[in-house]
Amino acid sequence: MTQGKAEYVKGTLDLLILKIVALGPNHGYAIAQRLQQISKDFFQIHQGSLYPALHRLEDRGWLEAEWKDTETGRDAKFYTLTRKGRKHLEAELVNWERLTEAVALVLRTAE
Amino acid sequence: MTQGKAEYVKGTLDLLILKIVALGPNHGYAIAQRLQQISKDFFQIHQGSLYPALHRLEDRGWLEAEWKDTETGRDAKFYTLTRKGRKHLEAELVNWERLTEAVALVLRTAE
DNA sequence: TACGACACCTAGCGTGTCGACATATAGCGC
DNA sequence: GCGCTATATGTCGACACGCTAGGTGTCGTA
Repeated sequence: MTQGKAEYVKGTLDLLILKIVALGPNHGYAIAQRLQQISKDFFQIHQGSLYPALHRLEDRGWLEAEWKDTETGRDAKFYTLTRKGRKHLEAELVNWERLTEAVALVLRTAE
Repeated sequence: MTQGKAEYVKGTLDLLILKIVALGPNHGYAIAQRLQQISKDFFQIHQGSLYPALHRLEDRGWLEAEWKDTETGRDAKFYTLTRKGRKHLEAELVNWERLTEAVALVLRTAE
């Protein structure tokens, strides 16, 4: 049944991560926190989804990683959006908009 | 890369099918056509997605199937929304709304 | 010293979508 | 009658994604 819990991401995870990183370089753990916070707890990204997604995005050349220290003095892998990643984000934004419009068209249909 | 072509349904297929059937009993082939037409060609449901989806929805008790003749005199399996299916559709509508709102929250974030 | 929060990671599983293929009938032009 | 297109249903294998469940290690605090 796709889940078993409550939160689904339905293929929007890449888009969301790219958007968060576009706000400024950040590390995985913090990205998940921001996502949860901004979405008012709707998105609760599990680590088993988060890290594979980040590696995926890096493999595709949309993110770049660099080890740095956090404010709290721990090692963390900071991700930055590449030029390619920014272009892809823009394309994904358009795609998402088109998708939601198309769905809205169907859902608004009465008869 | 999620696709390779152009159209993705991102887990909205069940919702869309249920909605179309809610407009009136219909058979698979026609459901796909209506979906394509209403969405102005955005959704082009492949047969390899359509029929498994219909069987899934039937298995879960959200749709009921019955063989009938179409207007053009061919045999076709007409699907009807069950009471359970209608409840599920309503729940899915709320879920979709919540999801899009949450995504919108993230995407609107500037800073 | 024990615990929770921080921060990273992987393996295995379920499931949904797609592409390709298979089947069959109705209606049309030739 | 023959071939073609549209209608109509279906299966199968590959693949990508997200989830569960496990693992490592550090820091701060009670």
